[in-house]
Amino acid sequence: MPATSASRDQIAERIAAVFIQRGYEGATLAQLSQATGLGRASLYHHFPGGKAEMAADLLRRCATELQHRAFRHLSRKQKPERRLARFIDGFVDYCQDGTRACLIAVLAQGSATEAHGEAIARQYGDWLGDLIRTFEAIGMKPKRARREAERLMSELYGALLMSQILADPGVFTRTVKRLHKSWP
Amino acid sequence: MPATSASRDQIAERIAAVFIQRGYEGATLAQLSQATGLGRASLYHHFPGGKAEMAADLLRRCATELQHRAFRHLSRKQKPERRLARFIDGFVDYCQDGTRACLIAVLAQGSATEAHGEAIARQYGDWLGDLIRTFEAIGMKPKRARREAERLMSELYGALLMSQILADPGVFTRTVKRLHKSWP
DNA sequence: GTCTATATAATGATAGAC
DNA sequence: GTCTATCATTATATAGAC
Repeated sequence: MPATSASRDQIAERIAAVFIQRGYEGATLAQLSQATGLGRASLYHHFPGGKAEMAADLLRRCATELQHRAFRHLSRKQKPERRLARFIDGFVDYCQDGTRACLIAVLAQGSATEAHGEAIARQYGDWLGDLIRTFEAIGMKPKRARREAERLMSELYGALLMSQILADPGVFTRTVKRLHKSWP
Repeated sequence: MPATSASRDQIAERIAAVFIQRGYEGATLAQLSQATGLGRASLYHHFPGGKAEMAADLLRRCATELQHRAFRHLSRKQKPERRLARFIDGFVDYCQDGTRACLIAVLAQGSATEAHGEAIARQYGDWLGDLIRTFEAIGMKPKRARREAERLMSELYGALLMSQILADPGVFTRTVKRLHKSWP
């Protein structure tokens, strides 16, 4: 049933947009209803567990998307420099050139942390490990590779945050441009 | 009346802790009441405008604190490298070695953005300007100085976020250590 | 699968005693 | 300045018709 599936994806996407903009508790069912075009009761048909289930489902989708768009490229059999470039470009796609915050990072703050904080921490720990291995493949020693991996993640997420705060995507795009030149 | 003033600061501090942990809408009056030890009605004595006034007041306090602890040092008549070092150390104090998120950044996301987003953007624009001027004082051209300033802010806030997500302050402390070596 | 109507609980906020 | 009691509103969630 392709129509139903597509619709389901659209629903998830619109719900995600509200969660990103308003946060977990800031997102009310009334707003989610309006954003999706579905009545409140209909939302409970798709997500019997209510907001909690929406968040859990969206987190899974988001992690899958980020893995597929960005981190997946780190495990390819290519030159590590090329893997990093592809990873960065994938991340740029994921956050739409710095105009869209990362839902996982949003839900990692606030009270959703109690329910999903540990899983999110584990996920990012794994992803950081992928980056570290890539930097080691370039020839860096473990310590240096860890620092570089942490720096890359911090810069991407920091620039994303600064762009949002300053309401200026330029910070993010300039950061990406610079990061691309880091390993020539 | 020093006792009253001190108490007011304590109240603000405890309220801030709840806002930082739960976000603006995630922080309920019941939680704020428990955290401060005051009844809900008493909170309205101190903040007649309710949560909205709390947020506005806390944002002012927080901006003042960050200015005083960190950004103030950029305007001193010292070697720019030394100014930057003092700024970084001040920021480390401000976020308690990476264990405490920045309330301004927290409130810059979520629905508090509508009320304070513009003011926050202006404030960070000014602060970024302070950093840019400092880098120019080192001898960098405007473009380069801007990139370095953006990088510094992104790394600090990004590392703070990553530390929070990973529940590991080490990311932040290592980032700070590295940043200190950036302008020898 | 979507809707209307409704139940139930929690929220922000106020009045007024002390 | 703090409290108890209360209000009005809004929130999440459910029942049941279509």
